[in-house]
Amino acid sequence: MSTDNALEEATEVLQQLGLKEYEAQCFVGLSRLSTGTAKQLSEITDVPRTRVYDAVRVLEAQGLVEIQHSSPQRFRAVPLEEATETLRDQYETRVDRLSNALRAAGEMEPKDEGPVQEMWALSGGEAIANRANQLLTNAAEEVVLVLGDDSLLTDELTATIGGLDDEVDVLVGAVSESLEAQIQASLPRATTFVSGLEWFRPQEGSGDELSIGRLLLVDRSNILVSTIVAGTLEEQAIFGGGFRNGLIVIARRLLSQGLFPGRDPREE
Amino acid sequence: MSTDNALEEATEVLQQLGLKEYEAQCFVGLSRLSTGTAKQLSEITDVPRTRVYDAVRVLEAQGLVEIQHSSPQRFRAVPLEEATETLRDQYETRVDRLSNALRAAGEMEPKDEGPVQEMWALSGGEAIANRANQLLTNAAEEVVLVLGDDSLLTDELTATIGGLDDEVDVLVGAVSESLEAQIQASLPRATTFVSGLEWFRPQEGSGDELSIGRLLLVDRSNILVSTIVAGTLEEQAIFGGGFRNGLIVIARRLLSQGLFPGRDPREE
DNA sequence: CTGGTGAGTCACTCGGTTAATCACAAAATG
DNA sequence: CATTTTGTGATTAACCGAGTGACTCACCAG
Repeated sequence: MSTDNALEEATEVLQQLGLKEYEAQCFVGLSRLSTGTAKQLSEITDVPRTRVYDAVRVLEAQGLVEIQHSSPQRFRAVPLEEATETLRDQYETRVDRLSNALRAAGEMEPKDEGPVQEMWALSGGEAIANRANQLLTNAAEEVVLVLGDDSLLTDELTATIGGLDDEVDVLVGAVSESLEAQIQASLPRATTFVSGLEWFRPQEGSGDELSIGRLLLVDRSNILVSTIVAGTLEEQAIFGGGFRNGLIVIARRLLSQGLFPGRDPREE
Repeated sequence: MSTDNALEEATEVLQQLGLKEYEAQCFVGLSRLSTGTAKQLSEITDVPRTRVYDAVRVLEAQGLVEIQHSSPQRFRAVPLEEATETLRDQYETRVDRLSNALRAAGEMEPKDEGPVQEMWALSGGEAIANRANQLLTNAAEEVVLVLGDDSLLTDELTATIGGLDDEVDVLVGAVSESLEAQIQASLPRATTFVSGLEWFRPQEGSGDELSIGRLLLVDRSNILVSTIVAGTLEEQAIFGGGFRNGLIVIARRLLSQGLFPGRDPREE
């Protein structure tokens, strides 16, 4: 990565972490300057000199920058580890406050649902991983998991599966033999196989190139399927529960026919 | 705390975590609703019904909300633990990216300073605690620390001091005897005392009521002093190094005269 | 077939915030 | 003392989010 790109990325990330553009640029500038004046900063960052002062003041108030009150003023960025630690503390504080506030708010009338079949959508790799994880921990009898990509075999995943009750059957499939080998190595308790199904590969011709990320079936009643668009890391998932859910029925059929003929799912 | 206040706080914190007002309100609303439609949401949150859709879509993209594509659409908030976990992952990812980008950017010419005496300013409890911590870990001979408030005696602080080399003399003072007792209990290696100095107490008459938070002197060459404004938790600190620094000279005099007459700092 | 209702999308206005520039006073420099 | 540098404040322009209303579509009742 070129230095320029690195600088851009740094300011961008800082903005995502809550800083304004000027503030982000000033922090990045100071991070590579050890110490600097408003003038120097405005030269290496395209922040107008007269605006440096405000930006730095805000940064100081957040504990990210130190100010030497001399003339001219000199500024210095807090060391990176200290800065990230400070930001982390901030995050933890906020999440705590959020938890407490939401707990204090309490629920409203559940407005209970009929036991209809429900399907839900969810986006983002981390969120999907978390959800998959949670479904796994609730497994009581059987887990069927098919992974479409090496990167989805995370430590967290193996830990969760490894920690399941011995009663639970674990079947893990992969799209390639190399991936199957990896899985076998990190999950000795699991029965592994190579998926014979074709639709884990990107569909030909169909405009956007989608491939299956994960397919998870827990206790034959909860399912999660995620897709990944070809180039990016964007992951989208749908999931749902209930025996009468159409997708689950389909999934069961697929699994029983295409994957391991010996193991028929219970008939409905 | 009243339910209303809790709701307000929750949306406020969520905004600090990067959500827009509508998004925050929708998430809070969904958190107490188990499941809800756009209409229900707009009734319990004051988000216009027609804007609920956008807000929820954004939330879904961030992995905080699940969408059921039916008619009418139903929304559901991800469980709190999952949500905070997702947010934490997001934070970690960003900090990583930031670290890498800054590392890749590298330093510029150090533009080295003369060995002048420098004083720096820094705000915010966490940032100051981190800085104090870092000063402490660099201690080679002597640490003098005076605490003006119970809340400043954190586990992190005791851990850091506890982990110092045995060579390092540790002297810790407190403004009250009860605090001294606490310190003695958690820091057996330290020599403790009750500060005889008056100015740790808020100054009478002087407009804003300031009190001293911490006073830290490391190896007689680095000093950090923080103040806390009366009611709030706002903490501000100045710190600096160098033997010739005026503040350090004053601090040494104060310490040698007011605190422990037997221990004179080395003459300058 | 028609009028009515609720769901969902889209286009637009208004107001506050932020980026950007300029004018000016205070301080430093030589 | 003259000139540059430093810092503050006011002002303008661009942008984004909050808030509102028009419109389409599907469904339902008459």
